Amino acid sequence: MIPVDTFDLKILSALQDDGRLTNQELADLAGLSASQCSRRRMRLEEEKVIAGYHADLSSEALGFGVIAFIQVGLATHSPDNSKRFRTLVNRIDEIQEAYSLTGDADYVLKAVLRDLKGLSNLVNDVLMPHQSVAHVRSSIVLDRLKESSKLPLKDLKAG
Amino acid sequence: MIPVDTFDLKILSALQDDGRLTNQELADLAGLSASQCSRRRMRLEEEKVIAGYHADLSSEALGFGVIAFIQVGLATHSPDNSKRFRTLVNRIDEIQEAYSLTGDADYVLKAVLRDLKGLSNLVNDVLMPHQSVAHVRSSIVLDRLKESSKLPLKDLKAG
DNA sequence: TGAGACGCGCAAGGAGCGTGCAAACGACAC
DNA sequence: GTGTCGTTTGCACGCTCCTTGCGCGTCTCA
Repeated sequence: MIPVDTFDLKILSALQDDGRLTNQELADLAGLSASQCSRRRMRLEEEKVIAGYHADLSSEALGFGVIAFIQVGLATHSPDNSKRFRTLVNRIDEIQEAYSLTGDADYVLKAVLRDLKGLSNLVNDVLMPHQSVAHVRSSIVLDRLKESSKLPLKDLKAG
Repeated sequence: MIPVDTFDLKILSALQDDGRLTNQELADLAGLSASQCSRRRMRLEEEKVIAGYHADLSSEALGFGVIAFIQVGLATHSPDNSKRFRTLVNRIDEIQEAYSLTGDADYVLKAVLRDLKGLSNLVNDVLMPHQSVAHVRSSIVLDRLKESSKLPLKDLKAG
């Protein structure tokens, strides 16, 4: 865990909201000079506290109409089989997130697709037939209440 | 759905990977001049195809050790009760994503927490006692295979 | 008390940004 | 074929923004 003070937290929080903030804008928000913000930002990038910057694209504007959560059970739990499944998941760009979980299913995937045909294709033609997979259950997202990847920095005390 | 050509797709794809790319770098990647990339980027921002830019922070480096998926069933399905629940969800920064789904549960939440105590607090002291909530089941993430919010732009034909 | 380390703001040189402008291109009508 | 209009492009220029060097103030510890 990397030491981070109140200034860093302000900078991180601001960049989480707007990743293209100017050093001067950052300076105004954090109560520092622009040069100092530049230096701190560079340090946070080098330490990989800031992992990267990404544009957030509108799925609606680009015609991705379906989001689905897919629960997957593996055929066997051998290391080889897990590895096969992970390779498969990595290859599929429609899968944005993939986790192994405690509880019923072995894995949960979150996928973004143009339409239900795309989901059907993913589930029935790609996942189901794969040798590593035993069963699949998908749930379609009806409504998005919230969708971000912001960390709750306010939970942090400056260290 | 907004018209987007091959140049736009290259720009969007590049900015999805690195949101702080320079117009000149964008120009090299897309095969255009820097000024033209600037103009196109501004257009895409105005049209809200680009919804924003965000720094991606390392949860490990910042000491967030627990990710959990929480399935929630509402007490009743009245509009009032849904609204109460949505307000609750919006207030809680630890909840990054929240969706209503087809299938068993009414809602799925994804939460990021410092430790299991934080999860226990969220589930037992915040969600469970809330009047809108009937039952809660949480699954802890054991492993992250993939975690991004990149759209599969290669699925798109330039229009 | 003094020396070293650290973090700060300022200033300057260089890089990047966006607007104006004229040329190139494509579509369409005649 | 040819003329016209609208769109898109690259280039140039003025302006903003970025980063690095420098000197100053503060804190720590011997």
